[in-house]
Formats: sequence, C-alpha cells, structure tokens
Amino acid sequence: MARPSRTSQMPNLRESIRDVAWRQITESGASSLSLRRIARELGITAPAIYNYFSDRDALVTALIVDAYASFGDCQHEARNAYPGSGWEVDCLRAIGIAYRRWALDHPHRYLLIFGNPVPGYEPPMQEILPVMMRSLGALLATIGELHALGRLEVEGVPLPLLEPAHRFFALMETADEPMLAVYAVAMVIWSRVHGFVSLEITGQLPPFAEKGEALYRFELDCICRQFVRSQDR
Amino acid sequence: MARPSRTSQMPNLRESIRDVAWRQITESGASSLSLRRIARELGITAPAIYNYFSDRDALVTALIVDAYASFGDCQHEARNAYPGSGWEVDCLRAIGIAYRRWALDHPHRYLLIFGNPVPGYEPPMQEILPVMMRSLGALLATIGELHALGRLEVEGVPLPLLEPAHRFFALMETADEPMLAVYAVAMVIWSRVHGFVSLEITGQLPPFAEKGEALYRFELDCICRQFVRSQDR
DNA sequence: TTTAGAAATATACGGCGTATATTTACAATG
DNA sequence: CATTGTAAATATACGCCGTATATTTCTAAA
Repeated sequence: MARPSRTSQMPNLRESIRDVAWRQITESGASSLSLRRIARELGITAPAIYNYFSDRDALVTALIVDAYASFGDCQHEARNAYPGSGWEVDCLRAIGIAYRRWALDHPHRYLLIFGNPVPGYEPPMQEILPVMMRSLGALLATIGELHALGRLEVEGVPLPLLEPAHRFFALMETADEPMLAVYAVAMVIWSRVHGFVSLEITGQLPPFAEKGEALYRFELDCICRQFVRSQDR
Repeated sequence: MARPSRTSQMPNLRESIRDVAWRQITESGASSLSLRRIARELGITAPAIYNYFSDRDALVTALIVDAYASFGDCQHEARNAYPGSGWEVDCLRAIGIAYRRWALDHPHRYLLIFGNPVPGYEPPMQEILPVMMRSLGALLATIGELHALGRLEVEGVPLPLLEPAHRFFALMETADEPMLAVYAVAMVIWSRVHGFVSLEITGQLPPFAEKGEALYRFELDCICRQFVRSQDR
C-alpha cells in the first residue's frame, strides 16, 4: 500500500518538514537534526522527504536562509525604529541590543548561522549571501550614514583588500574607498558583538550570569565612544 | 581468532588512538570523528577502543584536554617572554598575538574548545575546568599585575555577580573585589579577541584576507589604549 | 479513457555508536 | 611447571542514520 492520498490530509508538506525541523532544532540543537525523525513525526517515510529537499544539506540550507531572514528582520526593525537623521548613535545601539536579544531568544538559530553546528555541512555561498548581506545591511547602512555625516571615526582602522580571487569580491568591487572604511568599522563592531554573544549563549562567559546585560551594554558604549564623533560642532 | 598479541606489536594503544583521532580531526574537522574509522586505521575492531575510552565522549574530552594544554602552553610561553616588571603592555599584546597565531595554526583545535563542533557532546566541566583556567591564567595574571601597579583602567566596567548556584562559583568565592575587576576586564578582552579570531578561522570575515593581521592588531591596540593607563606619572 | 508524471512506499546498503558474549594472551599463584 | 584469573581483544548484533533504487498509487492532463 503505497501513496495514501497524503496531499489531501497534509498539504504544504514542504512547510511542515521545515516546521518540524525547526522544532527539533530548538528542542535538542541543530546537530541532532534527523530526516528519519522528521519523517517519523510527520507519519511519512524518510525517502519521501527527498521529494521536497534533495539532500539533508538542502534542508539545512533552507533553515539557514530562514534563520537569516528572521535575524535580518530583527536588525532592520531595530534600525527602522530610529528614522530620520540625528539618531544614528541610538540606532547603532538599538541594533546591537537587538542583535543580542535575538541571539538569546534563538540560540540555536544563532549557532546555526554563525557557529559550526551541523556535522558535514558546508554552506553554499551563492544561496546564503543575499540573506546574509541583507541582515548585515542594517548595520552597514547606519555606519554609512554616520560616515556621510562626517561623524565616523576611522583613524587607524585598516582597510580591507580588494582581491578578485576572494569570494566576497563581487560584493565589494563597486565599493569606493569610503565604503571600504564603512565595511572595516562594521567588521570590527560585528566581531566584538559576535564574540560576546557567542560566548554568552554557549555558556562560556564564566562569572557573569544576569550581569551579561550590563557587560554587553558596556561594550556597546565602548563601540559608540570609539567610532562615533560627538554631534555638536 | 581473538586477541592477536597486539600489546607487543602496538604498545601505548591509548596514545595511538588519540593520535589518530587528532589526525582525523585536523584533516577533516572535529565533526567527522569516528571510532570505527579510528579502529580501521589502527587495524583493530571498533569495540576495542572501549578498553581505553568508555565513550566516544570520553575520547572527545581527552582531546579537548589536550587542546587546552597546547593552547595554555602557547599563552604561557607568550607571557614568559616578558619577565619582570614594566613590560606588561607588551606582554598583553604578545598574549593576544599568540592567541590568534595558535588559532590559525590549529583551527580545528580552536573550534573543538571554543566552538560547538561535536554533535551530541556536552563537556564535563569538572574535567575541563582545570586546563581551561590554566590557559586563561596567563591573561588573568598579566591583567592582575597591571591592576596591582595601578595601571588598569576599570572605570565603568561592570563587576560579575557571585552567586553560589553558578557553576564557576568555586573558582570565584575567594576572589575579592579587585580580583573581580580583573576578571571582568579579562572577559571583555577575551570576548573581543575570540570574536575576531572565530570569525576569521571560520571564513566569515568577508573582505579581509591577509589584512586580517592588520585589523587584529588594531583591535589589540584598542584594548591596550582602553584598559591600560600610561606608565609615566 | 488512457496515459504520463508526481508523490509516496518498500526495500536495501553501508556507516555509525555501542552493548553483550566470547575468546585468547599473559601474568601471577600454587 | 601447571593452573587460573584477568585484561584485552574479537565476534556479533541492535538500532540509529542518510540515501539510492525500484515500485506502487494517486491525480491531472491529453
């Protein structure tokens, strides 16, 4: 008895697979994701999943794209809460706060994106780059505005190289020198924020329990003091 | 035919297992570590490994302890290159440089320790804490010296909580307030350094190829400028 | 009404960690 | 020297896993 009319009982099977995958990930971590478990839970057989995802990796990629979309939404929401000019520093801080908030709310998604959690998986860059850049777009735009206003402190910040062989070259080849400085500052900020948040959600920030919040805000203050010139003058 | 006299042909089987495990990890990543592959490579059967490691997790723990030892060696070597007083800033910088150097030289070891790479593995803290604290000891000692010399800038740095429930409490309960400040600064420094290095070795530091070095040194300069008061006066 | 294709099942293969029982080599004891 | 107990290995098996292949069935178009 093959093919019970499943499409009638369960439409959008592709969506259901993704949903169950997310549930399993948020429950027991990204590394314990299993096609057979998903199938079992949906009452189908494991090979049936291959009608919707060519691979386990294809499913993981779809999940990563989802996660980036959610992350990007959180970043752009934070940015859009400070429209107009004159609030760039508050915007920068809000983006930072939202970054940590999202990571704490969705630690497995965070690790799925920025960590190394799935065994043999290597992300296909051409699929992920768009959502990845969109999610970094909020930070880049805010820093870009500060730069346009002449309020970005870039002294001493080394600029990135533009080498055609690099896999991010396509994104950068149109960038002029000021844009490079914006990228550089963004990377420094991102690496600081990522360092703190990734240690925090993996439980490696030893003695700070709920003081993580305070220490994180301290870091955001350092970032703003260092890279943003005061408005007046 | 069981038990061919293996102990004669291959003594130190426990060491050999660890060695082969390291080779597999450095070749294809920590996630693709497999007891059966190790056994195959050593010409033994898989269950034989259980005479030396009770679990796959026990093997992973041994590897992590190894990695921490190697990492700690690198940190203490950097520190010991600047003996005596008056070179604390250089020492701090050297420790930072050595941190990145070690991570670039042993990316898989770095991810094994500070990442999330092995599927269902949860590290047993009571085994790992000693080597972990030893490896952080170089940084803590150097910052402690700066603090003792009155050259540590701690204004605005939030202090960690001391709550008995926390699993790092045993390490901290003897710490007095100045020691807490040293811990706090160490955590900030560590999170910045870790953020940069982890992005770099996972290939997520987009446009900076060999400019990673320059950007990293910039970060170390920022750290020194921010947390170390100048010597004179 | 027939037929082509999509979507599911059944089955199977090889890999994995590991539990259990069994065999063998070796060292200590009588 | 013979015996025996133990440690270290093997043999085997179980239940997972991803996935390849062939088969079946439902459905929609010709």
